[in-house]
Amino acid sequence: MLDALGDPTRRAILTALRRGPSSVAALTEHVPVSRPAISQHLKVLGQAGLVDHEARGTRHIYRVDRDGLSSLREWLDQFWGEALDAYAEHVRRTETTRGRRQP
Amino acid sequence: MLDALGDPTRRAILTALRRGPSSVAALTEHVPVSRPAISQHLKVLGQAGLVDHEARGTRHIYRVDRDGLSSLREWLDQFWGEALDAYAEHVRRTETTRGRRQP
DNA sequence: GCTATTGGTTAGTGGCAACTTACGGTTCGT
DNA sequence: ACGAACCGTAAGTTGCCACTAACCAATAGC
Repeated sequence: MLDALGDPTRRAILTALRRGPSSVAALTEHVPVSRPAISQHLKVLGQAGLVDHEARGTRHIYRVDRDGLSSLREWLDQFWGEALDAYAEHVRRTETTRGRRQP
Repeated sequence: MLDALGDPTRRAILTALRRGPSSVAALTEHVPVSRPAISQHLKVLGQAGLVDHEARGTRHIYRVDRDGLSSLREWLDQFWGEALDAYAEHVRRTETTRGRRQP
């Protein structure tokens, strides 16, 4: 999932999709790469659960998948929480043993 | 910043640092790459504002930078909010013109 | 002062992934 | 039915980045 966000082009695609659902052809006007490249990136983003797509005739409409963003936020919150706890624990241990070192 | 999180090894380093501050040598026991590789990744993570370091004699103690995680969360929240708004707007427009298509 | 430990830097290489070109398939319009 | 539009996939190339090996600097300990 974070691998998908690691590529600047994919972030540009997501940024373009942030303004609302869009077809592949419409995305080419906002992202400076060829259409096949965009298709490949959309495939990666889809496998990562960050975008969803729906066929509308020959048009394929892509949109941001809110569940993907949600789980990304959960991951970040969990990481954030554990890091904070570990840091507090570290501070507590350091404070306890502070007297042993010379001030 | 998200480029820094795109690499699995860097995420492994962050995961190891999540348990508390650590020296470079200690990190090599949790991340299966050579020490120079870890140094390079730590440099990237530092430039991204995700880790902070402090020299303690010859030991260099690295830890997770909470400000970096904070700004990452802000970015995600902003993206999340705009995506939600755009989606709501899209739904509103679609609802308004729904009667034109055949049911 | 000498050696060992710790860690950052450089040079060089290999592999992967992002990109383009070319092609095939499906649907809309006439 | 035929051409056009829209899109995905396959094949091939190129550039970048993650990694290792070798080297250098700084501090701790004797």
